[in-house]
Amino acid sequence: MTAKKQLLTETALQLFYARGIHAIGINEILAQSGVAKKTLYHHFASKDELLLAALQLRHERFISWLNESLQQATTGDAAVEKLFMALSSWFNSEEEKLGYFRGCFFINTSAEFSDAESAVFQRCQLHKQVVRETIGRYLQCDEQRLNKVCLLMEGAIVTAQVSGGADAACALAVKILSNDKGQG
Amino acid sequence: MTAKKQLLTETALQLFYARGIHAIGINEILAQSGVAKKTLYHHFASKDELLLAALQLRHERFISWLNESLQQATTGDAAVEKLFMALSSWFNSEEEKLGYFRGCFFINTSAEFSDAESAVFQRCQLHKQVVRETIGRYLQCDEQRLNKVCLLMEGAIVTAQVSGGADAACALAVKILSNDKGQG
DNA sequence: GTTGAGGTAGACTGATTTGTCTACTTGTAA
DNA sequence: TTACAAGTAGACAAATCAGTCTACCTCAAC
Repeated sequence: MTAKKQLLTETALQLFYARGIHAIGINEILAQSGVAKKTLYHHFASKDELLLAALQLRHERFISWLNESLQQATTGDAAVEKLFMALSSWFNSEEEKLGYFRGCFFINTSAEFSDAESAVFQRCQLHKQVVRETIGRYLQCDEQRLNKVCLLMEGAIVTAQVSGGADAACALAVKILSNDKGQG
Repeated sequence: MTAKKQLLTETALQLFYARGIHAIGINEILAQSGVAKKTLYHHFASKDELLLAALQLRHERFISWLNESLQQATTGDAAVEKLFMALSSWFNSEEEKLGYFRGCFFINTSAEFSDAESAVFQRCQLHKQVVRETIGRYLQCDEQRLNKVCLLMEGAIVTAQVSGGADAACALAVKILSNDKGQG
């Protein structure tokens, strides 16, 4: 991975996440990164390939951030607490690793690539699956409890993005999970 | 509202919802509807204005569908049950009024119009607010309970769109709300 | 120094983008 | 019949889209 390729991927991620995929042209990515067009097409076969690289970069960063946020939790309950504290911080754009909050990059991208057969959509699906597995490693609970946590997490992300009220949404999710604890 | 204007709005909604805003060009809407370009710009000042009309049409249909789905519920609990039954049916594309399920049109559109100042984004915000108020009218509960229901609804919509498992997500949401009932 | 490969620059192509223009048709009212 | 306005048609324009092309540069191996 050359420096230019990294720079292109980084710039693409920043612009795609900030303003969407179809709204960003190749030329804008090139102008901002200062790389030539031929160089981009030397490293990537198409805009979609560049997008896949950007998704991969974001995915690695997000999973890394998630692990860091949860790793000190010793009990499942503490992990839930830490998870939604971290999410709340992300929603308020206070997590340096994740940048300015603009919703979940993978949900946003799914909205633009609806075709379930497309590699881009499938990459978004895979991200959610790995996020679920990562959280599951810290929660030490059954599948149903894990599904509940993930359902509330997605709800919190979308609510924070569209309606605002990030802190309240996270606090509410924690409260729901607390009340639900030990239930069937 | 002339017939052509209605046809344009209808066609725009169909294409925008199916494939996203920036992925659909004006020309495709014109080709599919059989209307001339000048006619479009006679009725709408810009593509954004057409989009706003499409959002309005979808909003009216969605709220109407929501009222129909909930109107026979006599208790708050029954309303919750009915709500998630209806959502499940929507996710499975079995609600004729809402068409083939491709997530929430307003969440999807928000993903493409991040600028909080834009009229489009604000229209999406307003939709979520009215949906919340509409549900609140049937639930007869405090604000916190209503927020919980909405949080889980958003989670279910996104989960159904990206990860699949629509029925399970709705069933889980109902179960959570049942366990949570009467809690602080 | 020579050679060869990997990487880079930016003009160029053809398709497509949103939006404008002039000319035409249609319906209504005097 | 005449006059006028509302609505319509589709060619056209300027900008931008993704992607290609030739020419050049850099640097390591020998």
